[in-house]
Amino acid sequence: MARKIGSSSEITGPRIRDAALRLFARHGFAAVSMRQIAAEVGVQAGALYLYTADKQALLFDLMQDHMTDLLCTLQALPQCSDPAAQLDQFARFHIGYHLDRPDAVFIAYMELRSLSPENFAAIESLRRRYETHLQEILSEGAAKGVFTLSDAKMATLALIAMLTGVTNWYREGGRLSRSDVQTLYADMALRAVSGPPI
Amino acid sequence: MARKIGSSSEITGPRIRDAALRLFARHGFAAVSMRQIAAEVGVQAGALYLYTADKQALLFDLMQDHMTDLLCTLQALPQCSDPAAQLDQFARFHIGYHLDRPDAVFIAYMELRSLSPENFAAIESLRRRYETHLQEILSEGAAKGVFTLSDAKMATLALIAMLTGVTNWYREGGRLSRSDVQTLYADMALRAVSGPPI
DNA sequence: GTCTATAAATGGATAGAC
DNA sequence: GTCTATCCATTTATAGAC
Repeated sequence: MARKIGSSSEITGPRIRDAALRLFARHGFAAVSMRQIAAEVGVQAGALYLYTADKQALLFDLMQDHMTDLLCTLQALPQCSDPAAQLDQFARFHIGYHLDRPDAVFIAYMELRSLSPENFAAIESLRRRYETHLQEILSEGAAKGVFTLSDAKMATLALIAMLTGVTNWYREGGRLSRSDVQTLYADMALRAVSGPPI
Repeated sequence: MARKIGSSSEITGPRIRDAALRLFARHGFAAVSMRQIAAEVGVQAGALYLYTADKQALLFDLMQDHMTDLLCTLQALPQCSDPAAQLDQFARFHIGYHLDRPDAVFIAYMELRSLSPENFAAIESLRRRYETHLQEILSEGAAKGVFTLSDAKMATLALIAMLTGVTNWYREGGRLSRSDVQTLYADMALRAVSGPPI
């Protein structure tokens, strides 16, 4: 591949995405201007349009890449057959992954309403695939008598909301280590779907 | 009180707040213009400034009134001494209250970042008082040996995140009744903090 | 109390020089 | 590939007529 003298195009693209991710997470998509993103990268606003069709495409690409990576990473986890171990693994994975990417996660949950209808449908589809993964763990566990569920779909959404909530308060270097938090949340999740029937 | 002929000022104020609440919840604070709010009410943009100092004050008032009402309603609940019954009551209250006011709740959680620093501090203070209420239920229950907690603060935030998550999916007239959902979530919450130590 | 009109600033996006 | 300059639409907020 030919060397491009005096060009930083191979690095400007990612830097734009990084800046947009951080600014969208901090202030919200609608509150961030293209000029702000450009200033953060150190280029002029016009230069952004060499890397993205428009502001909406920039948001969509960030969200789509996040969801795709989330699903790929999830599916690369080692398989196990014990439902309780599967739930424990999922809970630890979900928390670890989310704590590693607070900005991407925040945007994926907060900016769904900023997407165009077509883009929203695409992201929703990916999100549903992720939820289905947990729902299958819960349903299989219930079928085996390991879990106590009245409604697998509802329990899925309740657990994901609980696990995702960790991003609202966890700060590196705080009172609890990441591993502590993973253990405690995984334990609460397991308990929430265990025990005697209602 | 003197009758004001040809005036609808006593109803326009609330209508502005209602419209702002709905629009902010649907599209986000930054994405909604004063003109949109005015159009929804059926007045011109300039007329809004008879009822609010600016857009920021409109958001703050909505959030402050929501949090104040939430706290007042919570504190008006009948007292009981059994920790499990207290947690059950809190869970049912939280879900019922939140399902009754989806827009206000959504804004209170999503638009914290849209507040000025001073306004943010005020709302955060109210939110912390709400969380403390649940935390005290959990701590007292743990002290009495009814609950199993490694960390009361963390369990508080985990449970509130789980309970609040119901607003993301619950729709009136769906498969589950509101009472069903309250029962199932209250049960999951109770289980999550019960059982043998880790 | 509401309107029209407008000020003053900022938004997304594009054109063309370099 | 980036910059400067600019277009055009839209924003918040105010002034003054009615």
